Amino acid sequence: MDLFLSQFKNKIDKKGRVTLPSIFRNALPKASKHEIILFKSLKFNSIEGCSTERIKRIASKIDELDIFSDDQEDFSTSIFSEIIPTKIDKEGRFLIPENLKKYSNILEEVTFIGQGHYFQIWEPNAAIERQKKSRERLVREKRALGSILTKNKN
Amino acid sequence: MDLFLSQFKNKIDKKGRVTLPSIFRNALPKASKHEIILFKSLKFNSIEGCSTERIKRIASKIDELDIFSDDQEDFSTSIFSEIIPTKIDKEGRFLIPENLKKYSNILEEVTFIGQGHYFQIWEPNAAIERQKKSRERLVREKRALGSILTKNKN
DNA sequence: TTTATACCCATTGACGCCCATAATATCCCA
DNA sequence: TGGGATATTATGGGCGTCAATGGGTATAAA
Repeated sequence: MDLFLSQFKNKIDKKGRVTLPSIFRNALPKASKHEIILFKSLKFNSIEGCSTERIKRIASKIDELDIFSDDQEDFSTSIFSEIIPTKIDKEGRFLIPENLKKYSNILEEVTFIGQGHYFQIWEPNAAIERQKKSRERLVREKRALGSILTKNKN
Repeated sequence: MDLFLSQFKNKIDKKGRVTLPSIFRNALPKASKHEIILFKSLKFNSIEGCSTERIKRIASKIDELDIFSDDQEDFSTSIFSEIIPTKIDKEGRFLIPENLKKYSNILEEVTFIGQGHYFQIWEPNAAIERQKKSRERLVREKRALGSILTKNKN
C-alpha cells in the first residue's frame, strides 16, 4: 500500500463528479480500489479521505480504548457517525456529498492534498492558504525538521 | 548505494525534459532507478531531489510523531503534499513540474549539484551565486574545516 | 413523474514509450 | 602515446496510451 503524495487540482463537473487523482487511486489497496471513505476534518474546514481499510484499522484501535472513557466517546461520535463511504466509478470519479461541500466551501474545483496514509480535499484557495502557513512554520522550525531529515541515510 | 557528487549543467528540451546526469542515475538504488522524488528546498529557491527509498524512511519517522500533534499536522502537510514522485524515462530524463520551475526560476537550463545523500537542481546563474557564497564562507571558516580534515584519518 | 446516480462512450491534451542522431568519453592497439 | 574504433551520454522528435473531463441514456429511488 502506497502513500498519498503531492497535490492536484481537479474540476467538479455539472453532475457533481470529481476524479480522484490517478496516483491516489493507485495508492488505494487493490481490494477496495472502487471506494473511499470521506469525513469532515476535525481541525480544518476541509474534507479528509482514505481507504476503507484504514478506517477498519482505526476502528479496532478505538475498540482497544476503555469503553467507558471520554476518548472513546469522542471518537465514536465525531468519527464513526460522520463517516461517508463513497463509490468510485469506472473513470475514477466520485460524488462529494452536499454537506461536506458546504462544510469546506467547495464550489466547482477542489485541491487534493496528499497526507501520507490519508488525503485532504480543500477549496483551492483555502488549500493555498493552509500550505503557506504550514510551510512557513516548517521553515521557522527547521531545527526540528533537520533532526528528522539528517538522521537518515539515503 | 552511492553518493550524489559533483555538478552538471543540462538543457531542458521542448517537451520540458531534462536528463538526470548519468552518475546520479547510477547513484540511485537499483530497486528504484526509474524514479526520483522532487521538492522545494526549505532554504533556497532551488529544487531538491533524492531516491524514493530515502523518502520512505523519512515518512516512517513522521509516522512516529504523535498523530494529533500540530507538528505532525504541519509535517505531513508540508512534506507529504509537496513531495513529487517523478518518473525517469528509459533515456534517463524526467519532467520538472511547473510550480517547481517557477519557484526556482528555471527556464531552459539547470545545474545539478551533488549533496551526498541528495542533490539540488538550480537555475544555472543562481547556482554560481550560491557556490560563490558558500566558498567565501568556507574560506572564513577555514580553520574549523582544517581541523575537521586533519583530525580524521579516513 | 421527477430526481438522482450508475453505466457507457467520446474528446482532448499531456505524458510514456520508442527510435534516431549528435556529442562525449572510453578503450584498444599499433 | 596517438588516433581511430566503440560505447555511453545527452538531446530531438513521432506516436500511442491514459488521465481528466464531458455528456447521453438506462435504471432506481422518492
